[in-house]
Amino acid sequence: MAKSARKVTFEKVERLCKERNLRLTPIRKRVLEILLEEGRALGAYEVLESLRRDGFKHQPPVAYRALEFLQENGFVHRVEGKKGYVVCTSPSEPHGPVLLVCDSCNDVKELRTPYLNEIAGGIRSQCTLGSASEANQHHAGKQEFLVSAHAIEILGCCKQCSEASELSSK
Amino acid sequence: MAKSARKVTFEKVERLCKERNLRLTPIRKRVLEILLEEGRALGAYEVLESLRRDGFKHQPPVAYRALEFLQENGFVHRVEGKKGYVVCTSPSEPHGPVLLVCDSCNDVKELRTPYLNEIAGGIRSQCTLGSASEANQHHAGKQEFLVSAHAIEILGCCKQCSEASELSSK
DNA sequence: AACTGTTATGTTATTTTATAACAAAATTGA
DNA sequence: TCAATTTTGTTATAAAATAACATAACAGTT
Repeated sequence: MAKSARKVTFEKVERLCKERNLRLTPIRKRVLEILLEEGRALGAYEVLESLRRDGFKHQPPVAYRALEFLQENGFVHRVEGKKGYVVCTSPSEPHGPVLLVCDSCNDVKELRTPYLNEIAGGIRSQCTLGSASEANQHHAGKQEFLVSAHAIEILGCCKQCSEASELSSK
Repeated sequence: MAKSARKVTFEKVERLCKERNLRLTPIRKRVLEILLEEGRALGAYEVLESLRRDGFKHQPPVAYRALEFLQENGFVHRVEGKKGYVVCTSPSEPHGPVLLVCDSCNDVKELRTPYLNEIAGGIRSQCTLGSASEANQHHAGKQEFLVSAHAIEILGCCKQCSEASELSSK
């Protein structure tokens, strides 16, 4: 991710935290920075190492708690297939992610929201579902499954890695 | 899953293994049975416990290797969000899964193939991609990402659990 | 049947990922 | 300033996954 884009994202999260009265503490801020700087899916222990390089002797729960905060508030997505975390590219609108995950470099691209809604809508109609908030409300007989979240991860090879392997095979 | 459906699935896998010259050894067969009997996402260590209940003192790699075999050959799907495994309901056609995962009971329903193709096709066109097999071939400039697999997991609450919580709240 | 390369299993030990539990500190609101 | 809440520090442990290597079983060939 380009440096300017990082700055924009960072400031957007700061703004959203103010608006929502969330405490973007130094550790949480730093973890967000670390993820932004790296631009790919990072494991909790990789984040922890970065935190430690700042000179403190943080323990695992410190990293996990910061990541949990960022995830719960929609600022980062969990990348299940990589046991990692990546910064969300549209944190202002809550959504389940659709991620393109490169198997060779762990780079992650997030698909934009309109397409996401299309997929989610399709799934929703297919599953004959209510909304998440209806989960504990009256439950019509025809509904089979109440969706609360989704994780969509597309695995493959990003452009950079494709080109790199193409070059090396020449 | 109903008993008869389990039997059908089991025999289908046996047949596919014969056709493809795959060795469905006793351990692999037993792991498949365990997953079929349970009908929900099971972790590797849960599978291992079941194996041990058969009287042998198996070690973790035994379970992991059997699960790896079954997964590689498309007989089970990994459920990333649950760190578990579940039997595939259409093992004869290779595909990335679309799973409905119940958060409260770990029950998993797999969506049928036609819909899956629709989703996959949409993603594919959206991402401007080639097929997995092209990954190491000539790489046209417009392609941004080469898809090799996907994991689609829809989280929520299954009908049984919804009804149960509705009853208990009365 | 005996030989040989390959595949699968048995087993020990470790690594990696994640969380429980509780004390101390910082922050918020009254 | 006090009390309640939230966040951080820290120790310890749990849970999930794999590395590495020895042994055994199997498949194909002679």
